[in-house]
This record gives sequence, C-alpha cells and structure tokens, in this order.
Amino acid sequence: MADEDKGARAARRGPQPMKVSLGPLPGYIGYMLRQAQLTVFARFNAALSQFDLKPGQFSVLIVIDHNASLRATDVCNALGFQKANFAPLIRTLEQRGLVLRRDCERDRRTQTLQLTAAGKRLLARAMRAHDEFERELCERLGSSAARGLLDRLAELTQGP
Amino acid sequence: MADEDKGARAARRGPQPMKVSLGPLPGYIGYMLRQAQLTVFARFNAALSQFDLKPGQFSVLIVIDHNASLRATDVCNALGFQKANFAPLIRTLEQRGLVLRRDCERDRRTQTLQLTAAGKRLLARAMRAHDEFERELCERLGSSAARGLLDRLAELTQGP
DNA sequence: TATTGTTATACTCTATAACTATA
DNA sequence: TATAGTTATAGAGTATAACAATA
Repeated sequence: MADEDKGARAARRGPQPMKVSLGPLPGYIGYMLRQAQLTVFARFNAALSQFDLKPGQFSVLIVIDHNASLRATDVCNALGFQKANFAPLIRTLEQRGLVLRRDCERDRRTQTLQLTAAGKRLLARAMRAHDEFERELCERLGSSAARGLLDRLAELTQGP
Repeated sequence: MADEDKGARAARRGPQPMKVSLGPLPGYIGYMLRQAQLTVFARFNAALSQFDLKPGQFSVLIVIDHNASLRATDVCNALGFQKANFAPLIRTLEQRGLVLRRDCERDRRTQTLQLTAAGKRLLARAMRAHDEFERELCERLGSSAARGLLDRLAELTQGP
C-alpha cells in the first residue's frame, strides 16, 4: 500500500497508526540494555548462521578450548548454566562431533571435556566470523567508545 | 565446609573446582551485554518486587501513561511485542484493575487503553522505586559514564 | 481485501526436584 | 553425607497460524 493512501485513510478515520511516545524508557539503563542485547544477539545469529552456533554453544566451545580437562560443572559455574540445562547442550555438541567426553580415571562420576579436531576447526572458522562481527560493532561505536562500553558493562555485572 | 578442607581434598583428589578461563569472552560486546542485562534485570526485579511488576509490564504501563487513546497494536509496535503475546499481558493488567479498555466509537474492532486511578497510583509508586534503582546504577557508573553508556547502547540498537 | 485482537500452539531458555553412581 | 551428571518437568518469553469481527 502506498504512503499516500495510508495517510489519507488515517486522516479520515479515527484510530490510526500512532506516533507513540516511549516516555522516559530510552533514558533507562535497563531498557536500553535489553534493546541493545536483543539487537546484538540477532546480528550475532545472522553472522554465525552458517555454523549453526547459538551464543550459548559458541561460549561453551570457547571455554572448553581455553581450559584443559574441564568438567561439566566447571563450565556451568563459569558461564552460569544450570547443570540440568547443560546436559542436552553438551550432548548436542557431542553428537555433532565437536566435543569429546573422556571418562575421568580419578573420579568416575565425571568426564573431562575437550574439543575434537572437527570442533577446533569449526570454532576457528566461527571465531573468524565472530571477529568480523565484533569489528563491525566496534566500528559502529568507535574503538575508544567500545572499550569504554566494555568497562561500563563489567561494572554493571560486578558486585552486590 | 571450611576452605582448608576443600583445598586439602582438592590436592589429594583428581578433579577439583577449577579456576576456569573465559578466554576472550569478557572482551566481546555481545557476551558482556548479556551478562550486564541479566544482572540489571535481576536487580530491577528485586527493586520492584513489592509491586509485582516485571520489566515488560512496567514498560507497558509507562507507554500507556504517556500516550492518550493508545490501541494494543500501537503498544506492540512501540515495544516490540507480538500482538498474540500482548493479549494475556494486558488482560492481567486489566484484571488487576490497573488498565481500562474502553470500546472505541470510531473503530469497533479496537479499544483504547488507559490507566485507571489505581494504575496511576501504582505506577507513581513504582516509578519512585525505579528512580532510586536507576540512581544507584548511575552512582555505580558515575553520571557522565552512565550518559555515555546510554549513548553507546542507542548506537548499538539503531540501524541495519 | 486488509486490519484488530484473540486463541491455540510450539520452541527456546531457564529453574527445581528427584534420581544414579560415585566419592 | 556430599557431589557429578542425568532426567523429568514446569514456567517464562517469544514466534507463527488460524480465526471472528470489523473496516
């Protein structure tokens, strides 16, 4: 439908697509954080769509890659997962051949997690796509402002 | 359990609570945005718990309060709700006596939304609690840094 | 024909409790 | 007794499709 039609119809009818005021919401840190997070996650998913990696899966691969002999509990504590929710996530990654679970000799309740060769390859490719994604975010903000943003976000996350 | 016990046991056993490296994650805008949003929303819910208002409900009350003769579609467009998910939310607010839906004379498909007197009173009290909550966030960051943060978040939210 | 608002439904994320096998 | 990991389950939040009433 053309804009002229829409405007004309709105003028003659009563209810119409309104210009809505958000009031003080755009000045609220919580509201803006939420909007930004939704936007950035949507862009993340678009940028990494070819790898079929959601943010949570990507972060798990990174943490496993950066720590030798990790256990499921360690990953959960580091990333804030409930262990009950971690089980299906890691099973998916294992079934995709990205992660290997090896029985631990010293404690037979647990397995140590590591990336397979295929997992390392996929993560390396995903990291390149993510680095480009991150670079675009920083370009949008300016590199100095981007560092400042990370510092502010860390301050919000910390503490009581 | 005392720390000494934990440390001693960890030394003699194999697997232990590890110091886990997050690798590059704390340098990623998406990761830090998510952590900060989770933290801030948890604090929001604590600060407004006595009013039984979740962030989405609070934002709906604010938008209705700041716009005369709003329709459901307008609120959905402004706040990014699906209309199917808005229906139960606004019904809850109506049943709590906070919002009034008046049949629209000019378009009988729709109703105009407005706050009841009780809705205005509750929102006013919730706003005072939220202003205090926001003040604490800004204190944590410093007021100049807080303004900068809002600007960066707006830049992330905007555009393609 | 298009739009408003509703219901039904499904998928994801997240949270808790109960269970097993170990320790 | 306490811990690691699993399953089952329930609650949010979010998405689409189909529908009735109205424009």
